[in-house]
Amino acid sequence: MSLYKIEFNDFFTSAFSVDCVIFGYSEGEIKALLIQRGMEPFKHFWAIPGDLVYPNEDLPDAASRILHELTGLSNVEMHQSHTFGSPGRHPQGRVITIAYFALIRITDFEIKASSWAEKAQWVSLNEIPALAFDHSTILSSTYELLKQKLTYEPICFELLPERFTLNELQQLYEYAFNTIMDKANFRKKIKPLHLTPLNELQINVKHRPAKLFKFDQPAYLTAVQEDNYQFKM
Amino acid sequence: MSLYKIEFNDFFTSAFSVDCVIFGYSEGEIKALLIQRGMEPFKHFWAIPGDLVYPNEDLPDAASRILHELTGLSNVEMHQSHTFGSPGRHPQGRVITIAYFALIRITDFEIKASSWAEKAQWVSLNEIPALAFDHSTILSSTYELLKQKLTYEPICFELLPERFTLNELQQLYEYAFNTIMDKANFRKKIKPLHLTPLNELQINVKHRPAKLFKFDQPAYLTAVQEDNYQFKM
DNA sequence: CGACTTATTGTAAAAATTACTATATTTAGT
DNA sequence: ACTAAATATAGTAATTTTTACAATAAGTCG
Repeated sequence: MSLYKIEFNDFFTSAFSVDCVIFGYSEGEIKALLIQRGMEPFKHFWAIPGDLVYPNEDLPDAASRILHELTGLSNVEMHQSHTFGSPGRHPQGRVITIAYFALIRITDFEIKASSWAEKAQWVSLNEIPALAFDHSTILSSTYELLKQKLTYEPICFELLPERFTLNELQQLYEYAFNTIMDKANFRKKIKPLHLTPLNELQINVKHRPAKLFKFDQPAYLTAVQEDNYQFKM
Repeated sequence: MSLYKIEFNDFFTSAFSVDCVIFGYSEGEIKALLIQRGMEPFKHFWAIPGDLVYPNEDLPDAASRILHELTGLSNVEMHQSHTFGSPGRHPQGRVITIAYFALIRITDFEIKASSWAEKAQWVSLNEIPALAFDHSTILSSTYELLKQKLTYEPICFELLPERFTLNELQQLYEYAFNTIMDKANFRKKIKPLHLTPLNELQINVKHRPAKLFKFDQPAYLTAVQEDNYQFKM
């Protein structure tokens, strides 16, 4: 601290931003939506989409606005992750950032870089380059949170296509937890999710096609209430 | 937003604070450490100990400093909870607050109000009065987080005295989850925690005294590693 | 058609959970 | 010192869940 007494107004010299960690899943891998910065600092670096929050703007509103401005995405429901506030994390001043995260179906949305984002694209978690600011830390700690949530909330369906095979579901878990699971036992474990079987089969596979299922969230939620059931993978 | 284009420096007009939600346990109840404010705004209101963060101060440092200034507590390891940032939450400007929380053994610390705190005292969660700012929301959402953590992390021992009976442990869970549990089965459930039995008994009870136990965290951690065990209450 | 591949179902052993029961140990009162 | 009351602690058997593995069904491809 300075040697002089700090006045009340001296505190009002900081800014804050939101960073939107958007996860998707395709080709058997979890991916994050990144942008390439077209602006200093860290110009041309890849980064998590994020920006400064207006002084009179609420945080969830800011997250939606900024995600839309940079990537074209809208109607994405985000949840708060963690807040990062090291004094040195932003080279141009004291900027605290609140990380938000969301899971979306990659194919349901069209990504379009705009505003000061030069590019916007999905990057596999195995291929993340060096990121701007402390975004590597933000991304990895938010991914840990995602994995935690996968164990006790049925949020995997936000990543999978609306209609999926049981094997696809299993592969998502195997990827996230880095394990292999027994097919038959996996199916018993997800019984309480009441997945609805459809009268449709996989196509374009060169073996017996699997049946497609969907997740009926409303039915699941009422079942949870009645049976006092707690999902646990 | 304003009709005029906002300049970069216009963003640097906000402040942020930390609020320290400290939980303790005594007389069979979980309690929170609150202060009475001796300063406007919300003068004389009860509040979670918290204050503005210096413009060049790291968040965990600020949390420790502020907790110490207001309540006399030091060496309390805090973890981040949630961030609250509605534009109207502070009457004197835009102030984002990052909530931190910790569990401590009430009897291990001496509470002493100082700085602008008129009083500092433990308040049972059943008897929380109206709080300053949005502190009621902060407290209840952080208590939810605590309950969540109690189910999958052995943090109950941070609340109990170092030496405790198995019944005391069970009563803490029964309080938090608002259930009653079977004594014999509870003991089986906590077997993997490897609680160390001591050669000491309860005193001043008017019935057969129970044996005292302690939690050997280092031994637990290595056992977790070796057995790949995941605690789950 | 027949070999091959994968989906799906089934089964039995093992482990964990649950609901009780039984026994032991101490305090307090007579 | 004995007894009743209260609580601690340990045990047991039925039930449920998990696990490992086997068997069958249903498509594709040549």
